Amino acid sequence: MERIKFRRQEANARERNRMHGLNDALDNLRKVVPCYSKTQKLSKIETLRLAKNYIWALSEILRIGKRPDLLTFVQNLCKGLSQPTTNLVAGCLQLNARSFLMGQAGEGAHHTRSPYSTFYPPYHSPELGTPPGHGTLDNSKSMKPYNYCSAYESFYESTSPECASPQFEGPLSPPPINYNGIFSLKQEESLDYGKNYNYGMHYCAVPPRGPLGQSSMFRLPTESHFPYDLHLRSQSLTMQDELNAVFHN
DNA sequence: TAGGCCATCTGGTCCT
DNA sequence: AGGACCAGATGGCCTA
Repeated sequence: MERIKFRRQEANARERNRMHGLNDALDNLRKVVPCYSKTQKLSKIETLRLAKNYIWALSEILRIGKRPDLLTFVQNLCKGLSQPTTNLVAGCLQLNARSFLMGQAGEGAHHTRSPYSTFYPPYHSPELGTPPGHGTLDNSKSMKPYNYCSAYESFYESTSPECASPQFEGPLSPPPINYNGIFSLKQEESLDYGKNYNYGMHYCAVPPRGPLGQSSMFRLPTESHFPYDLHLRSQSLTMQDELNAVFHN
């Protein structure tokens, strides 16, 4: 009996170590998928789903050879994910949107492209350069070996986890897109996850804060005396026009 | 309070 | 025989 008990304890210890190893591997995976956060960890199942979607989305970019629009990319990332995880992904993008705007404003730059175009991997990263043909790849000339770090940096405006992990430390934020009070991403039905999650996502409008007014998708801190109201408003409207085509079709 | 997530224990199965 | 792997059971913690 003593021997059986001892062997059971040994087996339990090995099983614990094995599960710890599995969890360590999952933690490493969390660091290389979008929206890594030490404070708001993705669950195991959501980590795997997001990783699968992320791999698939990046593979599609490589296969097609041109960047998708942001909504398509986000939709692909969020397929089958729970609403909280989708909110987290959206929250990450919101932070990037804000930093993007601040950066643009700081430079006083004018640009014609949509503000959210900076989120796309990897074709306009400084390392890879912008390919000719407005985002389409000329494989014979400019296609470089896919650089994971560059793609990650381009998309998240930070270094990749292999270099230094981007972090989204804040609490769950509302999604970046508040459109007429409701933001809805239509998700495809999935046999894998269909039983577990409600795919429809309905985000409540966030009371307007800061200088951007009711229709703005970008929320800035109220204490921010942001001097580029008109410029941002036009950017915001440009994006709204693009969103209009999607959500009001 | 219900449901989701997690860690741990446990017994079964497979492999070396 | 012993270790790795797996899945079910259980209880704790947290949140809506």
